[in-house]
Amino acid sequence: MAKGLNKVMLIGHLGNDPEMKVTTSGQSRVTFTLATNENFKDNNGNLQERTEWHRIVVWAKLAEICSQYLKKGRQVYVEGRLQTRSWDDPKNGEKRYTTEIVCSDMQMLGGAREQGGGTSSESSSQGYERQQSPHDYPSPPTHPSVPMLENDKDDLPF
Amino acid sequence: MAKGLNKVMLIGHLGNDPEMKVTTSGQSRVTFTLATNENFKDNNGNLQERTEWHRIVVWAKLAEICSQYLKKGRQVYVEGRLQTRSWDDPKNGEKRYTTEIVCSDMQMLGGAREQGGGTSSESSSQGYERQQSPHDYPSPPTHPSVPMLENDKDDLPF
Amino acid sequence: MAKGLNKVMLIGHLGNDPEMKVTTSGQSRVTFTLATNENFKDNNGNLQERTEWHRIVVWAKLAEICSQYLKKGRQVYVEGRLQTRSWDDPKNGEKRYTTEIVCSDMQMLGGAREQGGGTSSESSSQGYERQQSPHDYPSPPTHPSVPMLENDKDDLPF
Amino acid sequence: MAKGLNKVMLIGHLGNDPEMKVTTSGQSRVTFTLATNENFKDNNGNLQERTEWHRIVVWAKLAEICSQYLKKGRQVYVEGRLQTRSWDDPKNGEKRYTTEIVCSDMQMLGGAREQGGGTSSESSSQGYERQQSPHDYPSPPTHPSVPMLENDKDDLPF
DNA sequence: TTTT
DNA sequence: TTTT
Repeated sequence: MAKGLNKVMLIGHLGNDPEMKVTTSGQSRVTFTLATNENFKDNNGNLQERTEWHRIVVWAKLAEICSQYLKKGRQVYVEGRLQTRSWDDPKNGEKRYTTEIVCSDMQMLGGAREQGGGTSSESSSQGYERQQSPHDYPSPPTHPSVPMLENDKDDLPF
Repeated sequence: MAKGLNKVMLIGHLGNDPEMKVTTSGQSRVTFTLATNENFKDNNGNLQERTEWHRIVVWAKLAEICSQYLKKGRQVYVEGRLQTRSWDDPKNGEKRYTTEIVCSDMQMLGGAREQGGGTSSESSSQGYERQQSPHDYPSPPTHPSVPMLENDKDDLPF
Repeated sequence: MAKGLNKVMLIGHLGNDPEMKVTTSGQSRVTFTLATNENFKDNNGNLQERTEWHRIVVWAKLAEICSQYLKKGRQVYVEGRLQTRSWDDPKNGEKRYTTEIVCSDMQMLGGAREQGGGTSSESSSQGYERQQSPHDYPSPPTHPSVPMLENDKDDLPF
Repeated sequence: MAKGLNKVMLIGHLGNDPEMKVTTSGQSRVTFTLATNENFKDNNGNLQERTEWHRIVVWAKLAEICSQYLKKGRQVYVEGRLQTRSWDDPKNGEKRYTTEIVCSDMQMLGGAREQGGGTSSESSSQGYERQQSPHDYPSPPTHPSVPMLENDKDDLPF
């Protein structure tokens, strides 16, 4: 039973193919980034677009589904909870913080035909291997220097 | 018009009194931290409590309201959008990132009397007493003539 | 796996004590009504209050919890899905429709002490006092070294 | 300022083209039905699909947008609040109730190309006239015998 | 009455 | 880094 509410709901497009890892404890864990776009008026009344990037983490069976069916550019609905975890910067030992959305529900939006996602067999054949270049996301965890959590017992599914 | 969805909904308690600033452009801006508590079972099946801390930012008129009525310990509902902004670490010039919830709606929960919060006399004098007379409830279920479902197999839990 | 989204989130006060039934199939099922209050401006710009009544249905274990801890007047958060079911008016055999919220999550709000609700001694002894010490907040903003944004034009209200 | 929460969030497909009316007070008002689909396991553990139909009401500028861009089959995200309004059954004068979602935000999902929605000029050319056969929705309001609200001052935009 |  |  929860004693509060910690809920995030996003609709956006994947910025990269999902990256799957299996933790040392045998849990499937997928991460990807999600862009949400928003129009707003600036100080001069001109319409502007703002893009916000979110780091999504998915565990267990839902992780397998994400790995199998999602790819870069796909539009999805993601529901989850906010979680900020800390890690030590290996360069100087300082504490750093990263906020992620731990995903508990995911919906693929639009039809597969438009997503360029081909047949599901294709999708499933490219799940794990394709995600080698996450050198772009501004978040520490995807930098080579940032240790991923993998044994963190506090970071278990839910 | 938005082109995506970026929504956060929290129920928790303030970790500190709201801090008000007025920006150089004259905008009111309030920040506070919010703790959401959650119970979950650990690997051994034991019930654990997890507290997550969130950084809330509020602007304009809603900021004034937060500044005036909220204080440390108060339970609130906060709705907003996720925003990650970057800043340069003055120590070494490195880019750092902070994720905040930009609040667009706020509800004070519980009665003012329990919160120990400020000028609560008006609030407490009109709280929820008025809603206890649902003798005007418009739905059939309260009419004796409406059969309740009890065997409807389609209406199972979920 | 869901293929769409059907979500309702309410914060309001119970209009009556929960009514528990056990279905013929042995399932626990609780119903109650919930009032949500909203302020709005009418055509003349005067502030008005609108109360909306909702019919809540809860199943299984969560039903037992509702039955045990909730009572008329109590403030709660309810999450669920919309469901419209039909029934035959016994007077004339016409089809009628009732829309309910099938509750999948519930949070008691405010402290038990204010709610006048039952066995609240444990609850009140551990309520929200524990969350007032955010001295472990992991976020930069509480560190003196983190500059706040104040002039960022992109960070205007919304 | 609201004093509670009354929020509905749906992702589904339109069951019919939006129907536009202009109220006697000059307000634009659009209605359509939305189907949300859900998979669930029945008592025997078999995967079943459940479809829930929702009645959506949109006012003012957002109504115009819905009228112009949405059509039957289109996938959308709808956010709004629950509202149950009553009307008198003309056959026998009995009070009847209809629950609707008063929409405050709408997002078109998937690309227009997949929706078969053609160019926006086509869409806009068919907005108002095409919706003559709503004789299907199980809700009273669309039956010829059910008076639509049009002058109800309580049912103003928001 | 939608969609996959 | 996404999308329209």
